[in-house]
Amino acid sequence: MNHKPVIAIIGPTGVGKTAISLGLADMYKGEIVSADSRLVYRGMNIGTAKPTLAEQKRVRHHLIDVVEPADDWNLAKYQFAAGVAIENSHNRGKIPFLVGGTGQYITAVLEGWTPPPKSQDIDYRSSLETQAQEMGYENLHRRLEIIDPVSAERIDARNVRRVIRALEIHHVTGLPPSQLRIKSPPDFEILKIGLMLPRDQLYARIDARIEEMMEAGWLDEVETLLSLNIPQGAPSMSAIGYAQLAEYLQGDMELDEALAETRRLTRQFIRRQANWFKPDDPSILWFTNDEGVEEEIERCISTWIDTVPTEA
RNA sequence: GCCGAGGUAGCUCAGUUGGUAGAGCACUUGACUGAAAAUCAAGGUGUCACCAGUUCGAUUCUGGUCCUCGGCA
Repeated sequence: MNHKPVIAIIGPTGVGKTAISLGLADMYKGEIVSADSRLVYRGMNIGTAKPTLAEQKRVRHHLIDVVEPADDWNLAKYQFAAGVAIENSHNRGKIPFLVGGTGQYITAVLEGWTPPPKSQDIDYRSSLETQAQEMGYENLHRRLEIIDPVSAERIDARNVRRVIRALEIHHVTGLPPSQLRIKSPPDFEILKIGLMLPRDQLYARIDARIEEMMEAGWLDEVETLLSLNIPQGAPSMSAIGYAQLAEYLQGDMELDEALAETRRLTRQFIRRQANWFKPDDPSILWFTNDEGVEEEIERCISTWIDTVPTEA
C-alpha cells in the first residue's frame, strides 16, 4: 500500500470528538488512534471521558490503557507507539483516525518531530531541580545561554521545567538543543478535521459533563487510584479533576471547592488547547458541532478520499 | 427604631496624610520538539453607592440620602 491516508479529528475537550469519530471510523473502515495524554492510563476512565469498552469494541482503538498510572509516559513513547499503530492500520487496509485533545501529540505525529533518541537523564534532571531551588532559576538560564544561546532566547527563564529539559538534552547528547529541533514529515495523506463550538457553549457542556462524571462514580475511581500509592508528582495524577478530588478525599479541600476548581481548570485547558489549532489555519477544515455536522463531514471525507492517490 | 461596621474591577479586598486608583482570582491572548489535562508568559477592565458642601482640585474631608451586614430593642 503506497497511499497512506490519515484523518485527524481535532478540537477541545468536550466538543464531541469521540461520538463523531466513532461514527466516521465505522463508515470509512477506520481505526482510532487516540492522541490523548490521559487515556493511556489504565483505571482512569470516568474523569478522562474515555471511550467505553463497548465503543472500543465497535471500532478498533489504539493507545488507550497502555500503561499503569504509576508508570512513566512521555511524548517519545507516544510518538513511537502511534507510529506503529498507524502503520498497522495501513497494513490492514484501514484508515487511521488520529483523535484527541493533546495538541502536542497530534502535531508531533503529523509534522514528524524527531526528538533525539535516549535523551533522558532523570538523575541529572532532579539535580538541576534542586539547584534551581537553591540558586534560583536565573542561574540555570544563564547556563543555557552559554551552551545554547538560541534556546536561551526562546525559553523564558522562569519556565524552569523547559530550561532544565534543554540542559538535560545538552548533558546527554553534547549538542545544543536548538540544533535538535528537527522535523521530518511523514508521507501520509493528511486530512485535518477541526470540531468547534462557541466558548460559552463549550463551558456549559463541560460543567454538565463534570456533574455526569460525579454521578457515574468518579470519586470512587479517584479513591481507587489513591489506594495504589502512585508516586507523588506522577503525571497521571496531575490530571484535571483527579488532583482536586484527591485533595478532597485527603481532607484538604471541600468537595464544592474541588469541583469549582475542576471546572475552572478545564476552561483554562480548553483555551490552552486552542493554541495548537487555530481557526485561521488553512490546513484545517473546521466544523461547528451542531445538527447535521456528521453528514457534512462525511461528504467532505468522501470527496477527499477520491483525491488520495490509489494503487494503480 | 437605636448603636456599630461597611459600600472601590465580574468576585474577594487593598489604597490614596486631598492631585480621578491597585493586587489576587476570574476572563482574554500567546509560547510549546521526551512531565503537555504539564509548564510558562502577556493583557484590558472601573460614573471609587448617590446628592450637596469645603477646596484650584474630592474616590479621599464634612453633612445628608440610599443600600448591605452585625448587635441591641
